[in-house]
Amino acid sequence: MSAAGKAPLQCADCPIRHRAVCARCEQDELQMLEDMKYYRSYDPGQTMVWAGDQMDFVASLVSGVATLTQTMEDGRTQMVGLLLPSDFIGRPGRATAPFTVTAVSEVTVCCFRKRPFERMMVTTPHIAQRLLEMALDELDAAREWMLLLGRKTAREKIASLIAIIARRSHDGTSLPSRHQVDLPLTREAMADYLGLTLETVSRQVSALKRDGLIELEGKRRIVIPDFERLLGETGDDSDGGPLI
Amino acid sequence: MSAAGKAPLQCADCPIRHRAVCARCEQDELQMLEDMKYYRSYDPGQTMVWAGDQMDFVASLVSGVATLTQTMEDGRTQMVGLLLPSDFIGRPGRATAPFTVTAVSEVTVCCFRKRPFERMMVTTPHIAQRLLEMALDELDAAREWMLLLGRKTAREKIASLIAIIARRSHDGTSLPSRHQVDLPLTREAMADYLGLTLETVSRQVSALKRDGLIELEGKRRIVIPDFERLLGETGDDSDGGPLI
DNA sequence: GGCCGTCCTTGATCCTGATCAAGAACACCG
DNA sequence: CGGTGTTCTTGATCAGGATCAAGGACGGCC
Repeated sequence: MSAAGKAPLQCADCPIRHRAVCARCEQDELQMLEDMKYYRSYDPGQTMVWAGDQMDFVASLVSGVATLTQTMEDGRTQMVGLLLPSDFIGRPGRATAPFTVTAVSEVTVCCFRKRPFERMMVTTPHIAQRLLEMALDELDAAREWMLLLGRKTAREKIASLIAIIARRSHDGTSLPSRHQVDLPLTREAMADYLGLTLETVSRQVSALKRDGLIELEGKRRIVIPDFERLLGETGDDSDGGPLI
Repeated sequence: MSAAGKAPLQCADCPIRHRAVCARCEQDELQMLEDMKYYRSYDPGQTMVWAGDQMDFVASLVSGVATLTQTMEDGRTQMVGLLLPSDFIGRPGRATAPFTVTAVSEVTVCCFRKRPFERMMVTTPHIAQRLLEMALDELDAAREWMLLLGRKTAREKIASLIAIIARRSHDGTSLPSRHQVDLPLTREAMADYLGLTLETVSRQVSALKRDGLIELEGKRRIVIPDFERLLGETGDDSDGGPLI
């Protein structure tokens, strides 16, 4: 993690620019963030935060993939969010975590101690505005996902998930016509995200492969020969679906 | 929630206190809100905002019930939010509405012109903070709903919906042991909320009635003889579920 | 009152995805 | 290399909820 050039618009030595806090920060504000920050790492499968835990920090995901999940007493679980690098974790103004956060791969987060962060929010209004923007983005994504969970077929769900991961892993840039995607999720995690069982996920992935909509390289790497055609299977209108 | 002491903490002539904007406003700020506000009314079934519409206002629901819905080309629709009095509508900083808003009953909203409201947000930081809090509440509720949509059975979904409406219509106050709830939704709207068909909703409501968990007075009024027992059917742990 | 439209209920049947079960592919490791 | 554990695939069967269909309840209105 090398320090970036001069007067960087990012926390000094983070490899990514934290979307949440740095976009418009001045040098002295960046220094405040430096003073309250520290790094943590997690192994694949490790739970970073349990639902209900006291949280004395907020954080930004630097590298790796993590999930937000919710579990019923009898073990039924539903993933309610997928965290990729630059995503924000935690709630200023809330004492406890509402959902469980689990590392899917090797994960590094950049944490900010919560009290100082909250104090800084009061004096630095654009941070609250940026957090509001992010919360509204997440809210829109969650609501799009509600349509998927409530109304889409298994095939549409799988196609939507692959399309979303493809789009998110390219983060805004247009997709090459023949695109490779590294699925960060096991079949079981996909099932928990989509409200399906892992057997159904496996069957539908096989079906999409049989129909030539995707190709598999190993279990976790997917090649999308024709992205438009995959989008046609999602049930979404042409402009594409959510960006969870 | 009556006005605390002097200098009323609410917009001058609104019958409710807007959760979003007034909590900590001083007299001069309330005057600014007065200057940018106007009222609109809608009839039952009337669509207030279409997904994709340009929106030049934000608003607070004063009376009535409205829904936030999303529709696929083939007509499958999913409700993604239920708006009750004091709920906020619209997004500062966003040009267009992401979802369709429809009045379920007679609805009155108090609108604030968006540009002045956004300008006010810059100079009045606690407004952005309050909006952030509300967005986080909605986000939590949406994610709880994802668990319902993805993992609960039809019976659990119905029980959860009734429990939520019961809790929300009493807005925080504890429930009397034998509680009446006015269902503001048709069977079809309930189905769209729960990711079911209206026939399944009807069957499950009948089943809950048959099992003595609810009683019906007419089609739309429900009596809950034992709220705890109803909660036992929701699949949630004892502390109760979301508050959408 | 009688008619009509909307909303709701109930029944019969079908189908998608869940469940139960077995084995294959693969990585890791001694 | 073979053994072991995890992840994935595929098959057989089941069941919950969707779909198709008919009719009932209720309110509004002439």
